[in-house]
Formats: sequence, structure tokens, C-alpha cells
Amino acid sequence: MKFFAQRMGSSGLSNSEVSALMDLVQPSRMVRAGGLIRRRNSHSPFTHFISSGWAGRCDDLELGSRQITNFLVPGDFCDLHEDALGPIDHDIVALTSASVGSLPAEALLGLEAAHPAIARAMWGFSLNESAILRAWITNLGRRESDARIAHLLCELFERLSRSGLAGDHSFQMPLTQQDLSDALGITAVHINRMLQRLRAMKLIHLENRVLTLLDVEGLRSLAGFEPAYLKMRAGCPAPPLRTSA
Amino acid sequence: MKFFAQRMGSSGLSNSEVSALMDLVQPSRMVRAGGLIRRRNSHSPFTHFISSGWAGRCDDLELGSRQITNFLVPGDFCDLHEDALGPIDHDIVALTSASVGSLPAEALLGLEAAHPAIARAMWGFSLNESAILRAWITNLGRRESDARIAHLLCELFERLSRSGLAGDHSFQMPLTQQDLSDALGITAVHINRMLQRLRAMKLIHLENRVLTLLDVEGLRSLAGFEPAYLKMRAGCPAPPLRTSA
DNA sequence: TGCCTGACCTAACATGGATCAGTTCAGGAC
DNA sequence: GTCCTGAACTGATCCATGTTAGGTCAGGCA
Repeated sequence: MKFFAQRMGSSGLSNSEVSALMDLVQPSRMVRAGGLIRRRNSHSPFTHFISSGWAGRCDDLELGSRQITNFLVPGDFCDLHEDALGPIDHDIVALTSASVGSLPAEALLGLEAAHPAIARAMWGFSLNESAILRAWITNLGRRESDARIAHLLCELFERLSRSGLAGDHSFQMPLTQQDLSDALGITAVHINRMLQRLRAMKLIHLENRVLTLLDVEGLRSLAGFEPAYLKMRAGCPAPPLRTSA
Repeated sequence: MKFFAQRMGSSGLSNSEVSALMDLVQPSRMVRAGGLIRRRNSHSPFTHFISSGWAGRCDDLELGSRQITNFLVPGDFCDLHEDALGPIDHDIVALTSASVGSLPAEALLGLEAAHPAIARAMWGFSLNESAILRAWITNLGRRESDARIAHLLCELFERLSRSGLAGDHSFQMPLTQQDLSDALGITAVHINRMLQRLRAMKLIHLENRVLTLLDVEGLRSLAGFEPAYLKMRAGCPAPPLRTSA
């Protein structure tokens, strides 16, 4: 839960607001790699977050193939306010063994009504994820396979960095080539070829589940990566009111 | 603004709550086809919605190519709470001539704090769009071009239906083949060929900007379309509290 | 020791969709 | 009427990626 507290703090909340949130947190639950954190169509009175490990949002299609629509890393919410409005519509699957925290959803809504800053912060997390989803759409729609992989790696590096989970241009990257395939819409065979190419271009080093970005600028330029969309939208002061729309 | 009021009403709000919202609405602004509704990095103290016409969220890349990450139709919010947390990170472009309404963002946040049902409804709209974005990711990642187009057409039909903008299996479809290309990550040339194929399969009829779904079941089955993700998540009663996460 | 499994890796071949280079047609401006 | 433009449409060619069918290697286990 350390990363969750850090993350809440990074969203512009005061210490007392963060404490009010942390007071709601329930004991964590361990989920083994491959296990389900949330099942589609299920209901839960809790909002969950990733405490440690990696997870993915999965849309299953016929034929056993799946599309991962986002990765979740420590500090990320799994289902912020989803259940207040109906059952969740996709599976959330642990990709490594993971620890999952939770807080009562109704109590969280109450806290938001009482503390405008908390309401803003929750909107910030939600809009932040939407920006990531849009970036994924652009990645899938416009980029070729090598740039597509590069873009995802750049994104993961930034997201882990802001939780203090990435070191000097390197991080623990537990995703298999099949996971990357499921996320990027590229077959695992071709993922392999393109990872080889990125290695040959001296852009990355990947071994024993540790990824090192050997040439961040080169990788970003290949990927067309613009990190602005990941910027945490902290609750900034109300913008000045203008008189016309 | 008629469609906006309808849409608010469809989200489980009472008449008085809808009225409270409508009291905030400012006069609409007309935008010509191709014009900008919101520019990336701009700031606005208003939350905008589409009153009439179609718009698209656009990510521009180098080389003049663009990715449309969602279409916006009458009743859709453009930038719900985006500006309370920082400048918006993408362009919103009118794809037809369009009329855009707005309401003061701070006043809307105030209304949400005072009326929990309104806060829930706004979360519902936001989560609803996130579900659409995830469905787009799956569409781009997993489906071949003909199924991809079919899926988008099914989605648009459902979305317009729920605003009363689609008739008996047909609707006004103002998107050019280039617009479809920009949204689906398929060249306009190939969009054309695949539209021919859908016509040849007697699944659709498209002429003079009117699209008719000749065989809804056939189209859905080709697309693997499951409409559940579009279901408006109305503010349902609080789920019963359980004691374990 | 040998067997099994999952992840990574590779080669040969097939193909969906991109690219390039056009044509046709309707509507609007003049 | 002619010109111009945007959109729809088409055919030929090419290549990025999918498909199929393997191989290698390390770890766990009997």
C-alpha cells in the first residue's frame, strides 16, 4: 500500500486528505499470477487498487484470444467508481503475483462530497487513465510494429518512474512476449522479431525480466513518444472565470 | 440542447436534478465543419457538450496524419472536468457543422458536491466513454478491416439510437471515408473496398450520407459486436455492503 | 537421470492491407 | 456553359505482418 499512498500524495492532496483516504483502506489480498482480480459482470462494494505486482484489463474474444486494454502497476486504481454504476464490464487479471488493496466505494464517494480536493483528485486519476487509453488507440491505429512496441516501453518506463519503480533507465519488466502481443495487436512471433530489431538498433537491453533503455532519445524518436499525456493532472487552482464560452 | 437534456434525463437523474443542470447551460456556439471546438493545451472554465452535429477527438501525428480517438454525437460531453485538472491534451474537431453548448465547470463541480446523484451521473458518463475507448482498442487490436468497420457502424447505430437520432435500422452518417480511415487505422482506399464488400454481402446500404443496416444480426456477427459496453450506467442504488473485499 | 512445461527464438511461406496512380462524378463558383 | 474541388471509386504492385511449424533452453519434479 506504500505506492498507493505515494500516488495519492502526488495528486495534489494535503496530508490530512491523504490520511482520510488511507483510513478507508482494507487489508490487501494476494492474487497469484494469472488469477482474476475482478471478473466481468461481477459486483463489488469496494474500489480496488494495485498494491504490488502487475495486472491487465482484458477483453476476451471468441477463440481464446484476448486484448489487454491497459496495464495496471502499483498505485493504479482497478475500478474507481465502476461498481457504483453497475457491474464492471471486463476482467482484471494479475500478470504477476500481485497484492490488491481496497476501500469501500460508498465511503469514498462520501469523502469526495465532503472534500472537493479529493473529488478532483479522483477525477484526475480517471482522466489520466482515459488519456492513456487514447494514446493506446493512436498507438494501435497509426504506428508500425517496432514503433508500437517502443511506445509502450516508453510509457511503462514513465509510469513506473513516477511511482519510484524504475531506476536509472531500467525497470523490472515481467510481461511475456505473449502479454505484449495481447496488448499491442501483434503476434508473439512478430513481437519477438521486433524486440530483436530494437536490440540490434541498440535501443534496449532486455534480459531476465529487466528492461534497460539504452538510448531513451532514440527510442522516443522511433516511437513518436510525447510524455505529456501521462502528466498527473494534480488538482490545480480553479482557472480564472471568463465571461464567454 | 434538446439531446443534452434527454441524455441527462437518461442517466437516472430526477427532473429537479436535470433542471439544476440545465440552469447552468450557456448559449450554444456554432462551429463550421472542420473547425476546432477545443484546441489541445488550451484552457477553458467551461465544460462543453455537443448540441447538434458530429465531432471527433483528434490526436495529430507528424506528417499531417491524425488518429480520431472517439466520435462525439449530440448529447455527448466534450471535456467533462478536463479543465479543472489542467489543459486538455487533444483537439476536438467538428466533423460536420455543429452546435456546442457549455456550462461553467466550477459550478458543475459545486452541483456535484451538493447532489450525490449528479456526481454519480457524471461518473457514469465518464466511465461510459472509457468503456467505448477500451472497445476501440480491442477493435483496432484484434479485428480485420471489414469486421472493424462493421463494429464501428454497430456502435454508432446504438449510440445514436439512445439519443433518438437513428430510425428503423438507419441513420444519418456524415463521416467521409477519410474520417473512417482516421478512426480505424485503415487507409481510405481500403475503407472503400471494405465498404463495397459489406454492401456486396447485403449487410449495409450507404448512399447520400444515409446508412441503413440491412442485416443487423449479420453485421453484429461479422463484427463480434456485444452492445453491453454501451449501456448507460445509470446511478443505481448503492450495492449492499459486504464485509470482505 | 529423464520428463514436462513455459518462454524465447527462428525460418519459410502466405496474405491483408498499404501504396501509387489514376478515373468518375456531383456540387459550387463564376 | 467551364472550371474546380472533394469525395468516391478502381487496378497493379509490394511489403509488413500473420501463419505454420518447428527448435532451444532453464526450471521443477519424480
